Amino acid sequence: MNFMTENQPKKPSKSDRTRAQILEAARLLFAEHGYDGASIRDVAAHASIDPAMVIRYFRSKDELFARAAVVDLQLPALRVIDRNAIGETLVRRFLEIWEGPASGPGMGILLRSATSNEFAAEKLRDVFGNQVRPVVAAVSDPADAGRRAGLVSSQLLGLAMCRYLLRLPPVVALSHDEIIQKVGPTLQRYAVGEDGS
Amino acid sequence: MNFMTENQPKKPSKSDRTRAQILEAARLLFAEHGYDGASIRDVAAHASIDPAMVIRYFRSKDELFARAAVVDLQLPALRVIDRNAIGETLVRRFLEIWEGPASGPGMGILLRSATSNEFAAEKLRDVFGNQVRPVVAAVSDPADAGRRAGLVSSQLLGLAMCRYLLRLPPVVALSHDEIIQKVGPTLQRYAVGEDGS
DNA sequence: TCCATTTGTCAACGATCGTTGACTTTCTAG
DNA sequence: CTAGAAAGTCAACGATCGTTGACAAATGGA
Repeated sequence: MNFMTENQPKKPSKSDRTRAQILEAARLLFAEHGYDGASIRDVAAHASIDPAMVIRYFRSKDELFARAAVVDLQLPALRVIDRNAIGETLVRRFLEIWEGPASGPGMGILLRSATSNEFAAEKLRDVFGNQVRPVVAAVSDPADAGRRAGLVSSQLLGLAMCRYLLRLPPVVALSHDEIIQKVGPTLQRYAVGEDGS
Repeated sequence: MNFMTENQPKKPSKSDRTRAQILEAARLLFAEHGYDGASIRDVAAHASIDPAMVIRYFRSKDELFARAAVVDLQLPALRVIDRNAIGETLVRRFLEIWEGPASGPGMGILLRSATSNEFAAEKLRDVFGNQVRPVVAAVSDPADAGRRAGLVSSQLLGLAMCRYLLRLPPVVALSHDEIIQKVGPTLQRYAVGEDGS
């Protein structure tokens, strides 16, 4: 066993690039065609290598998917935000995540497969519980942060579905400003709106 | 060829029941596991029948899915509704469709497979264009009915995803009253709210 | 240079899938 | 009652899939 290959910054060894190529191809194809729709052979072809290598580097398709479906929304930065602008802030971050220059297919991977793959569904619920919920809890009564975060997620997830996966024409056509202007207030009300109405 | 087997009310012939059993099993399994996840053999087993019969009655899996994925939201009845209550009315109808006593798995079938099956996606876009959009167009300026209906769909579709497919605990826990109270105003604003804000 | 580890290639396995065709059983009209 | 159509059974096909193991090439330290 090699005790030094893990997390050690001094190994840009030959194989690491292949490994990265596989993972990149996997993320792309999983995001585009879902878990079932993207075969290991497809991933291998996209990475210009042999299918057997995919299994060699990642032990199985499940494990490859687990490695590919890592999502970091980078939401903690929003904790210090004005609670009066939390709605707009969330939509802007949403657009950044899905369309920003540094955006990966991370969320697409999960959302594309979550409807028919229990692992992806569980992972998506994790993202909700560990990343979205805390942000909402920080700007409202933590007691019903779950309910509020759930409503926020329903709107954002639905928007992502319609715009990026289902590609509903009128939703695709919406400009960033329109989305911020229309959806922002909704999230604002869900996140910090009065309880009684 | 038999010219009288179509739409003629006088034929509860032996085979029609089997046909119905197959289709019922198919609707159930497609709704639960998606297009890829539900095999013809599964459907046959659920209908206590031979897999070959499924192909005999419906010509292929695609055709079976097409027959199973028929959705009628029965929304035209809402056309005469008060535009001040369109939001609440839509949420109530939404809950009726998904949880009502006479609710079938229709929408679940489409939504479950729409992320990784282009036919299901197209069918879902059809439901939007031919069933949701006209209702919104009837209560607002038809010129931007598409945009408004798109926003309405994003919220309702996201709610369905979180509550029925992803089963996000806090969203599952929401009572009907809470949903009506929280989501109703959102739809109201999307459907007939002022343009400028 | 030589050898051991790494990296890549190739063919095949067992399983599952949608689909087909030949066959037998059941039902029904004349 | 009997012939023919309808309904159902059975085994197999070709294709695709995830996965494996045996083998060849490349690499890098001694």
